[in-house]
Amino acid sequence: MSRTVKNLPSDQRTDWRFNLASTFLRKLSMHAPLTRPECERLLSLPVRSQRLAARTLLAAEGEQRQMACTLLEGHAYRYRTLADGSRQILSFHLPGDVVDLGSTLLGSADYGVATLSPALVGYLPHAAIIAAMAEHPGIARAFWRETFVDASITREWLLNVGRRDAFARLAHLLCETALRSSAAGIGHAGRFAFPVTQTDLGEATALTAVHVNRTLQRLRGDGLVSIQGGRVSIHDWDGLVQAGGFDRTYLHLPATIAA
Amino acid sequence: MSRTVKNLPSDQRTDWRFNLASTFLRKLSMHAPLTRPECERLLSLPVRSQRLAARTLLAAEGEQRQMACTLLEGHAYRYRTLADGSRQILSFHLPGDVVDLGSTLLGSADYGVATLSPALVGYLPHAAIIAAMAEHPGIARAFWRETFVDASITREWLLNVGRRDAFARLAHLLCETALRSSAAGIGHAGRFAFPVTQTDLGEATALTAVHVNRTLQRLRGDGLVSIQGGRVSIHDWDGLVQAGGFDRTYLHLPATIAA
DNA sequence: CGTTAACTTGATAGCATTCAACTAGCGTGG
DNA sequence: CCACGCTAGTTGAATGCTATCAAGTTAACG
Repeated sequence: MSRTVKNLPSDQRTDWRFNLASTFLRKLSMHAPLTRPECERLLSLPVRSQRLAARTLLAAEGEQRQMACTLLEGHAYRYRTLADGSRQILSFHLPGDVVDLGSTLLGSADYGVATLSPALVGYLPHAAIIAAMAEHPGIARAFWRETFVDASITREWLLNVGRRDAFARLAHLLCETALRSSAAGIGHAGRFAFPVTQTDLGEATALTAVHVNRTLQRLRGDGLVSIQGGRVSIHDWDGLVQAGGFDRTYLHLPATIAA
Repeated sequence: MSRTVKNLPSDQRTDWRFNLASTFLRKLSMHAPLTRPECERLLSLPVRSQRLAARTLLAAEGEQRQMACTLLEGHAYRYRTLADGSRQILSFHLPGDVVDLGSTLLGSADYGVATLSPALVGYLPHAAIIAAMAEHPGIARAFWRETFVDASITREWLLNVGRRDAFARLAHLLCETALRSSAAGIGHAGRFAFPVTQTDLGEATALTAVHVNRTLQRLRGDGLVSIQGGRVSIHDWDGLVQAGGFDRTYLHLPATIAA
């Protein structure tokens, strides 16, 4: 894939476009490799990029959009807010993820998206995505597949919140994030960035920040994981997997990806 | 659409193929109408149909499949089971739904699917779906859109289980099912079939059957809804919507669909 | 009319919430 | 340079929503 980038006209080999290849393209081609023309077609999309500060709103709940947004650097999350002010975080996002692909066909995302850390994002016009998919079946399949994996992760979260207790719930979330970080090419050997507060973890797992705090202490006390300064350190991967009842199948990652 | 069916060669106008048009095609073309050739292409898919009894396994968790399965009659649900035996129902399905579309690209569904009632299902070979999508961009978009809506509903369930109490959770589920039943062309005017036990409702909402029972009594006592013999009667739609904090946006239904 | 699944009801228990206060870290500005 | 203020994290006590346990009732069905 890096070869593809090197072969691009030099005026396109800008920083963020290289980034587009190493995140967005990397992820789309992870399962079924894209052909050379498909890669080039994707890299020539009229993408505009933007740097955003941490804790910045990327898309408001229900907002109409003309472009989908892909993360090139940094972390983000999707959320929904209830009338009483309570929030549910629906997913966390890493570089390579298209955070609101659904807006391409639905017009708007029915959730909000915000950054966790300073981030670099790329905007992909809906029309350009649809055109690229119509021209290249491989591109269409790659996007569709991403959509399925995204849905699969959401179902796992539903299972997590519905059926696991606080301890298993947090362990599971950390297992998932470890593997996905590894697949995204960030983090290594049981240590990765995850710039969330305990309040965020609570909003993601449907627990209060207070209870997250106590449970995190127990996870650390049991020698499984610790979180400090927005970084997760996994001390006992097998133990964490067992504590969370974690089975990576639902992530649909290549077998070569390890924590 | 019914016109399309009438124009088919008479040897194809079998019972279940007519059914395919009035459920599957109806749903796929609900948002953006499919062209005549697209409809005919879909109706000429090599579909095989099968009648199943209530409470029959349609696909086991993780099972490899060569075909996707669409509901033509009856109700079904997706679920996941945990090691300790507890189950989470991930979604309920009505006629027209493709219950395991994701298996088309992922090879297997990471959840199980079973019928709630006697059902008629149609099997769509993965290869045929992919071929039809490659030939007709409109078909590709219709399937992709279905995938987004399905994911949107799952996110709403995550929000439901994560943030709403038992009362609101059940109210919300019933609102959703009422609208979707109406969109599927079954049920009318606040009365529709929903052949679930209270145990099922508990597995869907992450509550125990006992608590579902008490909460259902309260919903009936408040004059909002009642369930009897696998049928839901809505007595106060506005009240139910308010109780569930229900906002239909996430279902992405045409405005013409009403409860 | 016997058997089983679904539903109902009451009492008790527990995981997580809520409320409240306190500590630590960090950037800002006087 | 340190006070100030704000956010994140921590700890303790009390409350509560829902689970669990147990038993009884109704409904469905052969």
